[in-house]
Amino acid sequence: MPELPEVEVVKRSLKKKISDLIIKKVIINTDKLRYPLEKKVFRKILNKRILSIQRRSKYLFINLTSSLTILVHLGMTGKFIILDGSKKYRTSFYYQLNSKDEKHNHVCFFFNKNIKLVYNDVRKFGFIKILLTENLNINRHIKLLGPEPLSKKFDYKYFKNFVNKKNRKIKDVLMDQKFVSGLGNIYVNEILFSSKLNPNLQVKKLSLIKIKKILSFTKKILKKSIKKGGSSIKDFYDGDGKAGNFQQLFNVYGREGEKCLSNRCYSKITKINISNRATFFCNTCQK
DNA sequence: TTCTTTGTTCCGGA
DNA sequence: GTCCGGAACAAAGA
Repeated sequence: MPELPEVEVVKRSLKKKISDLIIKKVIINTDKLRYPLEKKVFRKILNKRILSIQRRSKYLFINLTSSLTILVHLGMTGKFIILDGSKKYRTSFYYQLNSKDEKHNHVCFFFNKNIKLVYNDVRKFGFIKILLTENLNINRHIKLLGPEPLSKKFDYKYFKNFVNKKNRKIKDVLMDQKFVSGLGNIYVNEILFSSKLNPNLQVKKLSLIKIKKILSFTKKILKKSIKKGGSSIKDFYDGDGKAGNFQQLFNVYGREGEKCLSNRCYSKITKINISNRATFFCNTCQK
């Protein structure tokens, strides 16, 4: 699932491949993703040039001339495929790609220089909206987002102040986009494992040391993941679907019943539900 | 047919 | 009014 690091990797590869291009044609193959796709609205972006591409949380902003922005959220399974002449690029390491997936190609942007950008999304939980750039910060998806986890704003003082007196579990709070934006279920599970903290811990009881651990592992894990995504992206050309040997290395996510990967720990990973999300942790290491 | 997946939103009880 | 937990919702594959 695309969380902050995956979206950052997608942003970087879009930046590299479609900056400065002009949108010449858009083909829409479905009525709606998460929200309706109106052909009338997409006509507004024709002949506009791509000025810049930004990421905020798990959202992408593709900023165009005439003060327009394409706002994209990849949902669970959204991905971009770039076709540059006969070459085909995926924008992230995260996905397998083969020919039967073509039925999920929902939107295709045609640029000058014979370059195409395809939005593919099996579950259709992602969305694409066309907005006025000046309205981005009042958009309902964007305006309530908490600080970026990699920013200086996400520090001890901010953390302590937010969790003060709250009766919530640490797992729930880290998933809360109003508290910190961009973390999803997978990374929160991994951050708590590295911090050796039980996902059920009440936030108001967290000591200074524990909060500092969470902060530092959050930043460390996100950075490492962005780096890995970025470094594996060069393997993805060629359209036969065999590209990408990247192995995901999760310590706990999806490993229920398997051995804990900590040194000399022989416990098995437990799966429980917190805030209606699958939660994986080691009962022995995470206290 | 039912269950699973996720981020977001909404609702009800305290 | 606020806080918090639980559930609904979207689509499709197993």
